[in-house]
Amino acid sequence: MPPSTPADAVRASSPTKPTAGGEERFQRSDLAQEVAFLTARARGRGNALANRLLADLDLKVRPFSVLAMACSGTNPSQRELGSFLDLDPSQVVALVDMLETRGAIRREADPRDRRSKILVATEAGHELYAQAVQRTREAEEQTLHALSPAERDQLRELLSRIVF
Amino acid sequence: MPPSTPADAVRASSPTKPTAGGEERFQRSDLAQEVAFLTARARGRGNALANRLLADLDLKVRPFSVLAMACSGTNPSQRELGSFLDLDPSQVVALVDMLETRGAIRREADPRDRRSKILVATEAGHELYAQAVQRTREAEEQTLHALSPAERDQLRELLSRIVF
DNA sequence: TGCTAATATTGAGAAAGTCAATGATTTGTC
DNA sequence: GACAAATCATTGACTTTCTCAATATTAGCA
Repeated sequence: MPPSTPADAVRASSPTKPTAGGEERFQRSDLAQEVAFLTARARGRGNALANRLLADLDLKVRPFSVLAMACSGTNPSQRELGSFLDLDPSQVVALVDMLETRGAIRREADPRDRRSKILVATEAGHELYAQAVQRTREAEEQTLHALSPAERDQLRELLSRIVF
Repeated sequence: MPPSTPADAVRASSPTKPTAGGEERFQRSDLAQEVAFLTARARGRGNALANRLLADLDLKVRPFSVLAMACSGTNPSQRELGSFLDLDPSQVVALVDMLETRGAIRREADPRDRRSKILVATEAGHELYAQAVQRTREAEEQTLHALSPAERDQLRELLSRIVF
């Protein structure tokens, strides 16, 4: 995927020529110190990159996440998946429908509760996931290129503690 | 604001009663180790919380961010603001229109380029921002309550390095 | 048994993101 | 200095995503 805006294109194409002053000017603003701002930016750019790399598999990160859960061996119900991924139940059915139509996952009966349906990956789903994981690993590699391995672990650990 | 989904309500209301098994079951999944997943979750929940706390000012985090930039003293043009906040130019005009109608910011002529317009906060805008910052500080406090001050700085620093 | 709550699903409507076209203006080149 | 190409803000169309309420089925409970 090409840079999303002309402005991005400018900045991406010539790091040596700060875009009419560059954005370093804003890095000291109060906003730029807020963790909320930093996480928003990180997720926005990480998402865009991952979507680009997943495009040749006809996947985006949202369906990829659902597939990953179905491949995890944890047998989540749709509602468990929904709360884990912060998705509305109606979004879950849309995503599951798509992946099921594609033959990547299956809805199975929950033996403990006939209202709920459990998600499992098919053979093809596991293969698709294997392909997709390579892409997302590459995306993470690029996203975190400025950090050492130890720092990456540290970041993971800190983020885990604030979201769980 | 009440919890956004019935599932959230369940989890939020009784941390002692893990929702039919709880989500700890999924915390060891591959997905939960991905920084992309963690940042998405962090930004999603942080955003929701901040929006809740800003609601009484009739603000959301997006317009708040624009206001913050206008109050920063850096006099950004609309396009600079757009690339800093990862917003499409058309989204910028909508946000700026709204805040200008509200009397919080003004578009001023750019002496160096008559095509571009510079954003500055009005008196009322600065007052609104002062109110809003209290809310977002509180949101950050709640979001990061599990981290020590040193760890919060560390998180900020690591995130800064991956997004700038 | 009957009452309340939870699950998946549908569908409507609002919000957010994407993209192309345009007028005014600037920049680069001859 | 003139001309072509690029940039900025803006508009409008369009798609995707989010949010909510309503519903049928099933569980759990008194």
